[in-house]
Amino acid sequence: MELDTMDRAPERPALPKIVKVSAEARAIEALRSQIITGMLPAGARITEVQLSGEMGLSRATVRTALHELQKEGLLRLKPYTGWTVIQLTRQDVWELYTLRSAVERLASQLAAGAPMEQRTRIQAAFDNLADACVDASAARIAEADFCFHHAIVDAASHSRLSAQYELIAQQIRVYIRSSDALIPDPADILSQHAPILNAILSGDSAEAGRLAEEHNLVEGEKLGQSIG
Amino acid sequence: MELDTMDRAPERPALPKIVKVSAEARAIEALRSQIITGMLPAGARITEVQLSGEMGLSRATVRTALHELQKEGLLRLKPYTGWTVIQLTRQDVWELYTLRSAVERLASQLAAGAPMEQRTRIQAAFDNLADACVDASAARIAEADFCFHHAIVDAASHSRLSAQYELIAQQIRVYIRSSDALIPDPADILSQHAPILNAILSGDSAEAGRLAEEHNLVEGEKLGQSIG
DNA sequence: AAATTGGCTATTGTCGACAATCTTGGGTGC
DNA sequence: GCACCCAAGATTGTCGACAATAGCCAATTT
Repeated sequence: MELDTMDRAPERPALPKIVKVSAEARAIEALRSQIITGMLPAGARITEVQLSGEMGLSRATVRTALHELQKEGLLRLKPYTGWTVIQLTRQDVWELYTLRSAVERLASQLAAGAPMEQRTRIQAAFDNLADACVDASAARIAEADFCFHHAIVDAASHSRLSAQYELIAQQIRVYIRSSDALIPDPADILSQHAPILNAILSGDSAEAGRLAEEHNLVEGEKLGQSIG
Repeated sequence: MELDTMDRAPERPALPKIVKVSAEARAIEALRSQIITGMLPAGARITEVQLSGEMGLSRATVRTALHELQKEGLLRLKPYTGWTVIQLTRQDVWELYTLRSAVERLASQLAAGAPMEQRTRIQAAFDNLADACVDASAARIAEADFCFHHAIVDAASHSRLSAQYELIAQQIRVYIRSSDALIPDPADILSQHAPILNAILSGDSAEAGRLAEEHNLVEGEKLGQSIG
């Protein structure tokens, strides 16, 4: 009996899995983050040599990261000259918002048909947005706004749609950071988003899509006006 | 007089400009072409070492190309193991066609509002498709079909939409090459596409979008059934 | 017989160095 | 003063070599 007890080690929690991430992937992430948060502002020039020194990585590794972000639309390469963070024209803004409206229309349609469990998450994101609109900073409201849209896109359970939406959203964030776009009135935000939520929750796919599309086109039009 | 005549060399046509294309870009193009045409079939394994030898390029150059095509959705990377040409599941096909329907809906709406000059090109592409349906091979019909869709997308004058559409189309082509999808009856092809053309030519933006969306969803449903 | 371990090979990941190209500033000629 | 040219420096493009990792197979252990 005693031997049996002594032989059994006490239960302990499993160690967390160590997720392996290549230096390339980490460089991509770090760079993307700096671009999206505006630390690397629109129009900023970047060189592989500079980043290589800064990040303690070989230029080849940095180069891979830069090429990936170029593919995501966040950077522009001038061969043999350098890299630049994107600067968006009015045409670019129009393109981003029309494309986003198309994609988000689809996402909203799919979300309206999603299991209730997924739709509940959209409700939670809306509640979070509503809370933020009461007394939070503009930055927090903007973040909650993005989260609401992402909740819809996630509920669509469509990986390519999510990926595409993310690429569009990234570019829009770069633009917003570089523009003097006015932050919408919190009351407006809620009145714009509530109908979309309601259509999704009630399973009205066509209405959800129509409202989402319209919302994006209207917002895009407003944003486009803020280019000097 | 004679001296003047002798001094003037005869007029000759200007030499064409030499467009500088990096080895990386050429590798990307060559690889993409092999994937889309099926020479590198769905599921095929590729290694950097093999391609480097084949193409007479450094592995780093090839690697850049492979990473770009991964970003385009044509290749998958297994770290430290190898690259694979995509193989699409029914879910993938669904995703591609729903996304394509959303994008092409937008393209058709914009094309319906485009200058007549642009719309005329869509008419020309349709005529070409109609000619092909009379007596051409299945491959030529498929090509003319793609050209018709591309003419609509081009008429939208929306660079991001065109780029996105191209990425989707590429993946669909890889899938079609790997599937036993039946080639639609030529008469069906024309009856499906003519209403879209007519809506665009008559400037009916909403109808063009509706028809384009529906056409893509119906075709996507059919294609998805052909997965064994 | 099934599970584990270890070694080898093949592959990608990353490195630093050489090659190709672009930009800029200074000098020259008109 | 303006236009053109050229060289030098800065940058990306490409190379081959070393480092890290995954997969496979044979040997060993249970």
